[in-house]
Amino acid sequence: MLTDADTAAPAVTLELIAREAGVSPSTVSRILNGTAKVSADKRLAVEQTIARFNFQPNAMARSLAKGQTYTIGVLTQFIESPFYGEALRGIEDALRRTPYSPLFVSGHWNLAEEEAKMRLLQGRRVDGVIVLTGRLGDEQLLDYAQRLPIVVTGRQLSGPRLASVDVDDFEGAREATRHLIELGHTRIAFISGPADHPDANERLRGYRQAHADAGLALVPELVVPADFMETGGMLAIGQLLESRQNFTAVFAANDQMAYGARLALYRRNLRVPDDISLVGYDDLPNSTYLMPPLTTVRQPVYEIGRLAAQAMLKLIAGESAEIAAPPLELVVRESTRRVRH
Amino acid sequence: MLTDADTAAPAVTLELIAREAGVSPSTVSRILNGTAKVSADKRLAVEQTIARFNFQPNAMARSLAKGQTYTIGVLTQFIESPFYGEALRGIEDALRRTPYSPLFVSGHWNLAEEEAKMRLLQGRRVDGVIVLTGRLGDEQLLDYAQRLPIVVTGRQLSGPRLASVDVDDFEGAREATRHLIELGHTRIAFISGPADHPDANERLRGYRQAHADAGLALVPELVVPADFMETGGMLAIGQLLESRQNFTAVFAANDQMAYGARLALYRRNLRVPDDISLVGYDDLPNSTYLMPPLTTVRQPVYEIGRLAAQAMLKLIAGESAEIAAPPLELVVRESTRRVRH
DNA sequence: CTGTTAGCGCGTTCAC
DNA sequence: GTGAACGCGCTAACAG
Repeated sequence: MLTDADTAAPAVTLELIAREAGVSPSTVSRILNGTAKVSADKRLAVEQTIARFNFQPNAMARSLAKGQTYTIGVLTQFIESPFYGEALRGIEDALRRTPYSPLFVSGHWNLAEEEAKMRLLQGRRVDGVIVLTGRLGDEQLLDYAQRLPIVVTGRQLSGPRLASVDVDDFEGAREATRHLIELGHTRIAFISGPADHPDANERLRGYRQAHADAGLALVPELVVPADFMETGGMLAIGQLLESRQNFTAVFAANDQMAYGARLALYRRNLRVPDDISLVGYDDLPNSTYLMPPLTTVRQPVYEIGRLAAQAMLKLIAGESAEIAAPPLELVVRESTRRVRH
Repeated sequence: MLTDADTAAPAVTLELIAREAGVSPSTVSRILNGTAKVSADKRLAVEQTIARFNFQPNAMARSLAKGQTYTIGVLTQFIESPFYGEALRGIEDALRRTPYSPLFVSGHWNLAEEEAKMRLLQGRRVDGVIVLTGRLGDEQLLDYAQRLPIVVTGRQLSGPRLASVDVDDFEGAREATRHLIELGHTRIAFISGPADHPDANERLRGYRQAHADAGLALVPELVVPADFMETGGMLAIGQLLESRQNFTAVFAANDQMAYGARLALYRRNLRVPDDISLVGYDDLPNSTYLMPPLTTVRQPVYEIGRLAAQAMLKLIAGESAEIAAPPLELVVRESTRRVRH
């Protein structure tokens, strides 16, 4: 049986460093944390042996002792999501040059899984958690906030140790629809998101409101439900066409569905924007490169991530935090044009 | 002096649970870990009070005591990357239902930053780290592997506590180029990646080899360097057109550049595939929805992530691990066609 | 300025 | 089966 004796790497610890440098552990700790003044010579000796052993303090032990982990949990929905990915980047950027680092976990739009992940984060004693939308209830969030700072996106909620950022999807969808109406479109199809998704409903409301604003009648058959995915967008176009309702424009409740719709239209030999104008929602990085470049509503996701992280830092510091909702913006590119008569 | 008495949330710990349940801390621990048999009644009492207090053991303390953190560091390049995102998903999936969870950090293709992140992971005492390509040197990796298990992608390397997965980019690029040649193309432009990127060079080699295989002359002006980004692809098309060299096909060293190239071609009124055939590399999720759907070389990134995580689990268990490179696959869609005479 | 002492919340011997 | 005692590596409070 092989023993560890051969490779006997005697776990380089703070105590080892102290011994080697001829000082006490406290002194090493003080140097590491800048907690107190230390004479130049001892500091030098310590720093040298730290370098010599390539010592890196054990974050677990430090956390245990300090009651703080310097990690911020981030509950996203899909780690590979092009949409939330931008928010993660914003969070990373905001945390750079702070002692905190993010711990990303995915909830997959599944309540049970989100709860499990919150439990995991709780076990890891994160100093706070940023919840990127998802299905956790308001009361649950309020409850979590009793024990640690929470920042949540995609809804409005506030309280002690709780901040939120939300964008006005109703207004965004209304503006996108208005854009189409101003171009002369009167029969505008809407590809909707899942009915149990909060954002989806707000966008549908905006679509309807824009019609009301313009005194335009709503055609129920022109509103088709889908799932926020590309394939859903494809299917929706098929359904729309089969309904034999005329329409000159399509507003998809998110860009991914717009991508699918775009392809389905192409398959039916319908040109965009010559035959059909197409509008998306989100402005994913790829939308600039769609053919033609997609007109869409830009969600400032990166900015939201950044603001959420900054707010979290304030909450952790014991301050209160309000986050001003960054504005949505209609980005008019080339997938929309004036309706042909 | 004011005490915490008012808000006195007396930190629910294992000891608290033990006291409330009328047993010793050891017993609670045993139940938590299934370390030993415990009488049914005590077990019940403990489980109830755990539920009552919603107790979640402190992972830091546990790690300290056990010398294991049950977390696997994952060094990716950009957390928001659509390419590596698939690998992250594969890792998540492979780790589900194991006691391990991933800790994602980004290196941004920057050696210094990757080193800093490795240091961070070391401080967090992760049980192993999966390195998704990046710029760390082979010797560095071998060195890290002296202290903890390492799995690295994008290169071939092995040793104790070290495993790697790599795909054969040379072969992939060769096959893609051959596909074009078989369609009758003889003047094929190549949009290359950064010269200091290992994958980029392999793909260039494959492009060249395919020409040699077919006895086709290489036209130096037809190879233009870019940066693996969409804008690089756009710029490259501009440069190609200005060179006044004829070409009937474009092979972009990755899909992102193919997207940019697609748009640039559209701007110049060049049709794909009627005027120009276009091939990418990677098969990003979006490539199915490009107009027209992009012919590309599918990289099994999700699978790579999964295999990497599984290998890591074996390494942690003290076993050795070999990872069979999953095969690349040319996905022929609609952006390529037989050359017109 | 610096060393000593006492935990932080767990897992783990070792006795009972 | 079960409890008491010790230690994981570090920070903090207390003396000097």
